Amino acid sequence: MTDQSVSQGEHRIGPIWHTPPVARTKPADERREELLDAAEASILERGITATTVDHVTTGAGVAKGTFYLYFKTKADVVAAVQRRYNDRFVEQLRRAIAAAGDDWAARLDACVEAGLHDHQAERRLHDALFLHTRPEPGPDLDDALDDLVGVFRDLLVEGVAAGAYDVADVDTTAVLLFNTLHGVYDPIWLGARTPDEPRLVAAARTIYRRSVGLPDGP
Amino acid sequence: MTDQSVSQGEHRIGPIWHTPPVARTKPADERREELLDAAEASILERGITATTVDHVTTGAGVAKGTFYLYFKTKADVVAAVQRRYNDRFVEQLRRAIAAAGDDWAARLDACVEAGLHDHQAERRLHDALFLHTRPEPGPDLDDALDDLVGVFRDLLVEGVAAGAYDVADVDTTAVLLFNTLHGVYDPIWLGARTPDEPRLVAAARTIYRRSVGLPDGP
Amino acid sequence: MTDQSVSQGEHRIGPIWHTPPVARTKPADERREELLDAAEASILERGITATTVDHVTTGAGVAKGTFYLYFKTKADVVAAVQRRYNDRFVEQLRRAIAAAGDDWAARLDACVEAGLHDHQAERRLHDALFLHTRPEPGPDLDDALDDLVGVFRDLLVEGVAAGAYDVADVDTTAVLLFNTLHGVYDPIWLGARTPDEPRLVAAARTIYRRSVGLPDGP
Amino acid sequence: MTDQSVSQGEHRIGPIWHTPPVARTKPADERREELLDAAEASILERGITATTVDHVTTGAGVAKGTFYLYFKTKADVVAAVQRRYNDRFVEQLRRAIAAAGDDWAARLDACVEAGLHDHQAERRLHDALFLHTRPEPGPDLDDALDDLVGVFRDLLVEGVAAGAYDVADVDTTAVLLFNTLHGVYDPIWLGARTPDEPRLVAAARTIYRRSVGLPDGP
DNA sequence: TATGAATGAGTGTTCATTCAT
DNA sequence: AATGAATGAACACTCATTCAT
Repeated sequence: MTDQSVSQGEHRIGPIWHTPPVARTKPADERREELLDAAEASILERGITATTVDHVTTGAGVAKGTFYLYFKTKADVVAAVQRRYNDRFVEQLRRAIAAAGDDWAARLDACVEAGLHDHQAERRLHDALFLHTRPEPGPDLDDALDDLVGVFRDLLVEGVAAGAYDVADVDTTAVLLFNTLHGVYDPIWLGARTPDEPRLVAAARTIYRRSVGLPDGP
Repeated sequence: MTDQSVSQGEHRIGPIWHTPPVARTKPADERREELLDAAEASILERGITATTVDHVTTGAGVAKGTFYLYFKTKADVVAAVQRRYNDRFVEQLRRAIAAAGDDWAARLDACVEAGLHDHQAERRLHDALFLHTRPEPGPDLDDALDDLVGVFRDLLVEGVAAGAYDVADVDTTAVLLFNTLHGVYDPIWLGARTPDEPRLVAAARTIYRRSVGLPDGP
Repeated sequence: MTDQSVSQGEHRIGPIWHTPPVARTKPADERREELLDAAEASILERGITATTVDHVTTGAGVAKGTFYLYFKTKADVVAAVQRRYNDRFVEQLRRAIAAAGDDWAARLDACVEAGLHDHQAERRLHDALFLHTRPEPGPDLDDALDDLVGVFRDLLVEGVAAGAYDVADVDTTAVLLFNTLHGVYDPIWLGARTPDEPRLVAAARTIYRRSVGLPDGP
Repeated sequence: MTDQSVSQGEHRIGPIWHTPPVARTKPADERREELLDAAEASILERGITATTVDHVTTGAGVAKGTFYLYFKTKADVVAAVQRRYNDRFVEQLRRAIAAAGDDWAARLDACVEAGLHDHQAERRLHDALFLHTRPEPGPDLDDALDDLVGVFRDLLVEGVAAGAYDVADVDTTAVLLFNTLHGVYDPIWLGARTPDEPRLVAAARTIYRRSVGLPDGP
């Protein structure tokens, strides 16, 4: 920050840059996104509680006050980061299901894989965001996050309607099966012994398939 | 407050009380337990982050400094409360399984019921402890909490050995199925639409049974 | 907001409006007055300290930067508002005295009434301006405000010259009697027990009359 | 605070004081009073708004946190300082009246003198406290300050009862005459031309005496 | 003339932890 | 063992002011 430590002894008058000190103003969307990125990076690095507004602004290369031009409070950015993560994930899940074609077993498998096959960074972000030092959930967040379960519920509803799945209580089962994957990497439960991804995928696939009345099959 | 104004003028030698001035000192275990209780109550009421050492000592009726005679840091008590909760839960789970007798389906059901049928207060404590504003997990905590999954893993191992369950990867499945229940009440995912307990139990029972290759039926 | 997205592809040269794009610029006096009005309104509503430059510019419907085209600092507007209030009051006092005709007792009474019979809003503004959270007075302000006492001093001087009033030290008495009325509504001194106006007028009239050697009588 | 600038070059290990670093704990009353003194001094020097909690604690030679052991907020100390000032003043006024004996004219004069004859510092404190940047009055403050007018009202009531004073509306007159003195030194009204004390006393005495129907005379 | 994004110093308040008694 | 006064680093948020456009 104060690393511009001008090497003493150099005789100078006036400003040191010959290039202008950077464009002062940016499209609002871009600025907001940069702040969001910085917040996400900091949360990933230190967790929500340990992240300070200063970390965010420094990371985004803006002054402190700028933060409050785009977010009302610290809790506000955190919620925005969560929402953004969630939206990305929902999209990913939707795409995975669509890519699986018409095979109902394959669609189910796709959910499992999409749920477990996160990049390392994504997964750590997920944990930081939803497992560690999480702020009280607000109504705003609730709606956004419900989508996630909703995607899975929709799949079950369609599968049942198509006669492919055998599920009595779709709503509740969706919640439970979603839960099976969510937080599975949470270090608090697994310590150092996190099962590796292939095993997790295999075991989860079995649970999912059997739970909707499909055979384990290939 | 500082009214120790001893009535002046009265001539006296030696202490004035014939009964000891109250047992200022208590068995260490008792004190520790009281602090733990106070911490638990406060966490239940306001969550981990919002709980201060002051809340704990006030709740336990001791001076602030006393806290540090029994715990090294705030994080230390929190971990202790978590451990205590976990131990209670493990015990409860073990008892439920034992009470189910030799019926492997009943044993599985017992796990589901024990996992979901918490008292309201217990459940809120669970959420406060493990879902909201949770501190970074330490190695110490890991071991303790692993027990919980361990109980379930043991059941699967035995069931498989007895030829009653059909599970390929016991370790991983234990983690996943445990996960299915844990956090299912988490308001962040469900908002106001938490399914009621009977439906949860029914749906979870189906998932559990099917996942180990048992039929739904009672 | 940043939707100035000019429809691309349309080929055009030169400006598109034939009517000027709204009078962006106003007579300086008008703008200044609008800012002053906005400042006054905000001060009336929240007091000086709580009033921000943002409140003023928003109230005046201009951008923040515009403020600094008309005033050097926040303290500057506040002083201007004070000066404006003062000028209005001086004028009012002068008119009241003039309207009282040649009767020296009536003239004195007129001062009392003018001093106490403010509209509710005016009085609240007065208090906000001169009683609550007032900034340090500057030399600039002093001169302007001195007028107010000056009006009253002039009356005394003339009254004494005419042999109607009996006052030894006119200058000092003017300050004191002015003071008698000023701030009399100040809630800090009166709490909820502010005397009602008729009683205040009656009592103040008596003080004023007796102080210059006139009888109470009408 | 960081004035322990150890003269560099002196070779030393360990602490620098041979006398213990000052008693860490003090009687609560004393500490509170010291904080109050520091707050008063800072208010006197810079005014209420410009006074920071840091100024207060530095002035009292304690850490920032200590402040909040004795006062709930900054507004709280300010109110306490005001109350303390007020109490001192009320006491002073009471004593002055009592010292005047049975002479009703002398008692009135005593009020005038007590009201005007402040030490320079006291007067500046009064202004800082009650004239500049004053916080919103609370019910707590109201009561305390009402005492001041109350003292004067009591005098009028007794004087009227004794047949010495001729005042129709005692309550209102008390407020007005109190007001005549309060704030008379306010620089906002007088600029550099503050009348000197002897003249103020003389003129005010005349106003007071005449207002209660007494002759000017010695 | 007018704009409004950007700045960054400033401040009240909290709270885990220490330590002299 | 027990106390509780004292500490001080940390942090979210505000707002007057600037300046490139």
